[in-house]
Amino acid sequence: MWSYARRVPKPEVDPTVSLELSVDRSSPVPLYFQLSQQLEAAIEHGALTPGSLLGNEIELAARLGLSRPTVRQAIQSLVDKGLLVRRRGVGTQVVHSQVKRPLELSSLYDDLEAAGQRPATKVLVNTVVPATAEVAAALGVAEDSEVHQVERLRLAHGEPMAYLCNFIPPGLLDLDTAQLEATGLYRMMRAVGITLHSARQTIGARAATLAEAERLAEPEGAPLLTMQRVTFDDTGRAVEYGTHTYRPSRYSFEFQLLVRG
Amino acid sequence: MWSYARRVPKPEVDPTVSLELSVDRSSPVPLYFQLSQQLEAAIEHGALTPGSLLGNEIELAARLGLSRPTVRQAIQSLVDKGLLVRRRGVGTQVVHSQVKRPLELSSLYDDLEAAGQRPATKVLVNTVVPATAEVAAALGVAEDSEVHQVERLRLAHGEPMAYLCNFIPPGLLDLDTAQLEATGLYRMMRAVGITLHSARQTIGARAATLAEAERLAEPEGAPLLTMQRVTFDDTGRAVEYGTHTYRPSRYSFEFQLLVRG
DNA sequence: TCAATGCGTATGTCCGGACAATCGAACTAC
DNA sequence: GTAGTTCGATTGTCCGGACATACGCATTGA
Repeated sequence: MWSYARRVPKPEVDPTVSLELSVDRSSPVPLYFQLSQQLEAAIEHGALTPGSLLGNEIELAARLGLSRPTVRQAIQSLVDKGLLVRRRGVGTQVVHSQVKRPLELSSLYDDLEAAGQRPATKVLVNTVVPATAEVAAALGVAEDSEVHQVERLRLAHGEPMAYLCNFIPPGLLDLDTAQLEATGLYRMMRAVGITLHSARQTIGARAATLAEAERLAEPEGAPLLTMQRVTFDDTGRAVEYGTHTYRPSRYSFEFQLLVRG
Repeated sequence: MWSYARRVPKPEVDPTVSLELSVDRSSPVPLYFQLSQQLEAAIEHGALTPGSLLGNEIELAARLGLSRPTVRQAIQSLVDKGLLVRRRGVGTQVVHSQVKRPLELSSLYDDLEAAGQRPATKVLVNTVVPATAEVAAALGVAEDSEVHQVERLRLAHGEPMAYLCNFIPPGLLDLDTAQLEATGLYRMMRAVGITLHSARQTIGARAATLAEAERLAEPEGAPLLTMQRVTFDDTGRAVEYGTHTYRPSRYSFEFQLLVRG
């Protein structure tokens, strides 16, 4: 029963690669981090080819004048990123690429900018409203208490791409309309010292209502991609609740998943 | 400019919680893993309430008769899962809940089963076909080379939920139709020793074609949720390419994201 | 009253070593 | 020739300690 899988992983193991590595002990940057960055750069740059062995940890540590735990910490961080695979009794090898980056807690603004498009934002609504039951539950505030509401239209190349409706608890952020149009909501949060921690997302689809269709320049009933998200900071507070709709012809969610080891 | 965010994180720090913890040194289960599981269970169970401090590592290590690195390894694994947050000079505290589980590389079958629904599968097609350019590129095989094709209909409560079309490289798996109907594709892969490593996914939406609509008992032109996925094992081989369509009224993607620290 | 300073505390980083578990390949025996 | 065994190589786990760094708080000073 094991024969199928056992037979195929051919011993196509590239020889161990010798690499120029060095660390700066006078730098405030942790040694393991310096090492992991150099290794990551070498992988990205192609100096470490997929499948190649990294050489055993003990010798690597000796070569760099580091201890084995430090080297292990560097390697482990890259394993967690999905760039390396460890095999007991064999060694550590570079994963056969295709790995770009795992799914991050990214904003649409960052996504678009990374794709080379300069996103434009049009703020439609920027006001304070009493929280509905749905919003209150998501943000963990009292019903009918005041929350900020922001509605935005995100454009690329002059075409509407997404309609974003967000609710933000009061007192967190100075929601300046000009700033909202110049950057993304997440950046504004990070800029005032909020440490984003996690988010709960739901991605679905539905037919566009008349109002939605008009906003996105689509016909009524057209399929829309929807996303709802509650974002939490590291203290556990909900810092944002959003309901977004995307034009599926212009945008889709693309990401990399890693199995949890 | 920092005032907004700085002022809000009130010192609502719950007192340190004392907990019954113990490890079994005769067990083959690693000590750090025993500890992390107990801590996770305590959080899940409510013994460790959100916001409560975990007590310093040194004392915890002493209390358990473990070394500090071992305790740190246990704690770190829970930090990586998003359950705990470390603060230098403060301590380690339980994240303010809402955290269920991060996005995993899960199959629809597992998702449904976890939701308490007993999924049913109907295999529509189970054959071998020459790879189209699209399939060949995704799986990294030669065009027109033979690949397995499996088309399945996934049902819950007798209603169709999703239509799954998958391509699998030859020689990997024994694609028994009965087995495909009894379990999921990922389980079959794991059962023959394939170690799943990562997947590249794209989630979008579109209007149903006539054929798609009929298969899913939807009207033509109805919005569908779509997902394409290429899955890789730890040797970097592509082991599966799939094109799935879901009924958005019956299924949506729901998951938790963590920021990469 | 408010800002600057110092101190205790907890995590962050790093070291050097030890033994166990596992994989692959060479070797041996049948 | 084939199956089983042994053995070297490499990572996995764990220990005990040391010093650095950052945060919160109390104290001090203007």
